[in-house]
Amino acid sequence: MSDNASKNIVSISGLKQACKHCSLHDLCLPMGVDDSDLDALESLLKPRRPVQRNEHLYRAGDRLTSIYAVRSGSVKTYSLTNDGREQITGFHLPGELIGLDAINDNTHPCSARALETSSVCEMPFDQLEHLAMRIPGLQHQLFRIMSRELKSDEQFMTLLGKKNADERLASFLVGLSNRFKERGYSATEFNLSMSRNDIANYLGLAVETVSRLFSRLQDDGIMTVDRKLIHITDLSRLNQLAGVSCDKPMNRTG
Amino acid sequence: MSDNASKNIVSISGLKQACKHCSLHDLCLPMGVDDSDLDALESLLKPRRPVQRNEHLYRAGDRLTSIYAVRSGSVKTYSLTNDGREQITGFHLPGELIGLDAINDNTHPCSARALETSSVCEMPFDQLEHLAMRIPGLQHQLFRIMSRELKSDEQFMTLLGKKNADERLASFLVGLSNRFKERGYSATEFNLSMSRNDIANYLGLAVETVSRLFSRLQDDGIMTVDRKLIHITDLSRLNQLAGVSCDKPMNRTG
DNA sequence: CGGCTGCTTGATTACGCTCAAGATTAGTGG
DNA sequence: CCACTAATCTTGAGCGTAATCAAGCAGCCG
Repeated sequence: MSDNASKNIVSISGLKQACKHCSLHDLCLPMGVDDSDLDALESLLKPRRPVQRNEHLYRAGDRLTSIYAVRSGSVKTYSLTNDGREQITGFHLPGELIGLDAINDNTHPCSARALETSSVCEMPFDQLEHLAMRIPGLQHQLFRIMSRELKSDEQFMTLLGKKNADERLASFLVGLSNRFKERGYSATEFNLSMSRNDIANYLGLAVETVSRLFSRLQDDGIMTVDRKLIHITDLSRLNQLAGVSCDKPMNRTG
Repeated sequence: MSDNASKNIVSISGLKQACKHCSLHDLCLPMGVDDSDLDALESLLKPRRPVQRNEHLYRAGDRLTSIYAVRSGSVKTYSLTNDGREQITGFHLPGELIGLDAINDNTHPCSARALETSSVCEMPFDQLEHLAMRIPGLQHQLFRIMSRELKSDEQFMTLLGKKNADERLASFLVGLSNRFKERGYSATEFNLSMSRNDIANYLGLAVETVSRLFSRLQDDGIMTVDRKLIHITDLSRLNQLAGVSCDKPMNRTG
């Protein structure tokens, strides 16, 4: 098989990304980058890679080589406490970048593993940084994405520091709802790709508490819960319970 | 008074910064930037400005114009919960940058106010970003600083999500101790510039709890506390209590 | 079908919050 | 400089929320 032929296979199999035509364009790194510059960005992408459920993208302690954009599916990032327990630091949906916390000392402080079969775009960070020197829109977008993450981390601190269990779960669900909506999915009906355990871990609660809260939300007629499938029937009341969303800047209605 | 004369006054009064000779060089933005490029960085700095205790650098909702580096003193950043209570998102010591969370939508999500008489270096962000296009070391250092903040936010999530009251306060004090040490101050004797209330707020605890914990740390012979003055007499035991520091990557001894 | 993991529900406990009062410090003005 | 007030901090008592412990249930896969 010639080199050309093998290149074609990569192309035919659809593994070569085209940011230009990606539906996540406006949520992801290319946002704000001129179309004329997108070719350069695409050229540094490694062939897209399917990731199996529970497979790691990287582990805490690994050297930073690439950062990743989730393209489909979902990914959780987590670190370990000194006594060996897991602390989940985020759930990541399509269009979101992961690994940026590793730039500081070139080492991943967290592990990242897929919650379900997923697909990610891998970008070698040194090349990306190099390219950002040439493309103003790309540098700015990187700053923006990191800044947004800082902001949502701050909101999450408020969740953990000030909210009670009910408000935490409500905030979490409202946040997911908003993020699904942004991605063109239903804001009121969606599947949770993470376990109750993961949710509890993330929100700083016990599994039992989360389970009880789901039951109560259902009893109160705010949503129906069928295993992983959530159907929010009274989003405004959920919003009210949440106080304010944890993941997204909310319309100042509260 | 001629223009020249007024310029001299600025110079004479020492308000014009020289990153090159600043003792915070290695902790702050200039780190990793070539000496030859420092002039350009210095040239965009606004004249250094003293900030009085309780004075705001900016308020939540303000448009982003500049980011700030703390030069002396200390600054707290905070946002308001939807029911009007304050949530402190960070305490900032000399060499630390604040305002980076505003890049995303050009608006400060948090307010920043001085905890004591302080001094800050103000950098117009658009000019800084522009300069970062020309100076690779500057772009990289900005990425690094934001990345480091992401990482410490993640560690803080673990503090709020997994640690009990004792561990939170111990982690907080160990974190401060490490940061003072980095800045050339004593790691075991320092003044808290923030109130008990601020500490409690930041750590997601009640003031009364923090007060009781300080008393207990003293009773246990780990430190002496005289109002704001802390003297750590058994740092290793404090480290042990903390589990792991919240602000700094720790030596893997715990 | 059996074993396993994940989820739910109940009973009890405990950690930290709230309420309350007093003590110490800081700030202000005569 | 001291008196007065306000703010901050400390300590105690009681309570409430969510954790822990325990058991049973449901879904999943070999």
